[in-house]
Amino acid sequence: MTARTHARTDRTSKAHLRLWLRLLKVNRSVEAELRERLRLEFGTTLPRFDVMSALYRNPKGMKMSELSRMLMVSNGNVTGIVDRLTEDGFMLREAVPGDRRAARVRLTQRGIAEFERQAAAHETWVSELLGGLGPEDTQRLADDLGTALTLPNAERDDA
Amino acid sequence: MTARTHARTDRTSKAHLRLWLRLLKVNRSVEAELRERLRLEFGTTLPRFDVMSALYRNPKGMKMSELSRMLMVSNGNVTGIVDRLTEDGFMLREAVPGDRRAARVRLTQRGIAEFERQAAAHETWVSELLGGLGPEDTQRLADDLGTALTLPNAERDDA
DNA sequence: GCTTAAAATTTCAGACTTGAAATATTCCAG
DNA sequence: CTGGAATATTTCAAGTCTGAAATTTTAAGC
Repeated sequence: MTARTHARTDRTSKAHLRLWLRLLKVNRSVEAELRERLRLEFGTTLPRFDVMSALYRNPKGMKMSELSRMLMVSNGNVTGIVDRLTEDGFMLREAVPGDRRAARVRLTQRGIAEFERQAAAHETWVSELLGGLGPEDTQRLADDLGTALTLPNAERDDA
Repeated sequence: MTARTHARTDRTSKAHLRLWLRLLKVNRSVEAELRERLRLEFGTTLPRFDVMSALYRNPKGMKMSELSRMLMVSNGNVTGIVDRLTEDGFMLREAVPGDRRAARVRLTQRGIAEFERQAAAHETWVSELLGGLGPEDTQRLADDLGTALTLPNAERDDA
C-alpha cells in the first residue's frame, strides 16, 4: 500500500460517504412527504401502504415470511401491521392447505379497492417529488443505483 | 392535454416510481447492514449515531430544535434519544444563557472519543457497501440526487 | 404592567421496528 | 415411528418515531 493508493482509496470512500448522505436526505424528504400525505388523504401509513402494495402484486396471497423478506423487515413487525390491517377489513389470513404452521395473507376486495385509490395518488406524489429529474436522468439514476449494491440483495422483483 | 402528452407524462411518472423503488431498496439494504454492524461492533443504533454525528460537527452544541430540524425527525423523538445518550455519558444538556426555555446539547469528551471510533468504521462500511460504484459514477449520482428534490429542503449542510 | 401570541421543549398515546425467545408444526435420519 | 433439527409464526421487551397536547418561557402590542 503506497501513499498514493491510500489517497485514492480515501477519496473514493469520502465520495461514497457523500453519496450515502445525499441518498439518505432524498429518502427522508420523500418519505416524510409521502407519510404526511398518506396520513392526511387516506388515514394510513407508509408501512401499511408497503404491505398492501406487496399483496396487491400477489393477488393469490403471500406467507408472512415472504412478506417479511420482500419488505426487508422483521417477522414480528409484519405480524403487527397485518393484524391492524386485518382488523380494518383490508386483508385476511388463510390457512395453507399442506402446512398448518404457515398462513397466507391476501387483500380483501375492499383492500384492493382502497389500495388502488392510494396507489394512484402515490405515483403522482412520487413523480411530483422527484420532478427535478428529467426522464433521462431518472433512467440513468435508476440504472446506476441498480449496480450500487455490493451485497447479494439484488433480487429480480422489479421488472 | 393530448393523448400524446398523457403518454409522456405517464411514462415519466412510471420512471420516477421505478427510481423511487430502487432508491428505497438501496437505502434499506445499506441501513440494515449499518444497523447490524453498529449493534454488533459498538452496541449502538443508527439514530444514536446520527445524533452524535450532528453534534460532532457542531462542537459548541446544538439546541434540541436544531437537532430535530437537521435530522428531519420530530422534537419528541430527539428528546428520548438524547435522554438515553446522556444517561450513557456521551452527551450533556447545558443551559442557554439568554433563554431559559432552550437547552444546548453537546458531546462529552467520552462521546467525542466514542464517535470517532464509530465514524471511522462507518465510513469504511459505507464505502464497502457502495463498492459497486466507481468514483465517477459515485460523483455523478451524488450530483444528480442533489437536483432530484423539488421540495425546498435542500439546505447547504453537506459541504 | 398585562395579555396574548410565539417559541423551545417535554410528555403522551399509539404505531412501527428490531432481535430474541417461545410455540407450533414439519421434516428427516436412524 | 421417534427424537431432534429446521421452518413458520407469534410474542415480548426495549427502542424509535410521529403528531398533538401540555408546560414553560420569551417577545410584542397596547
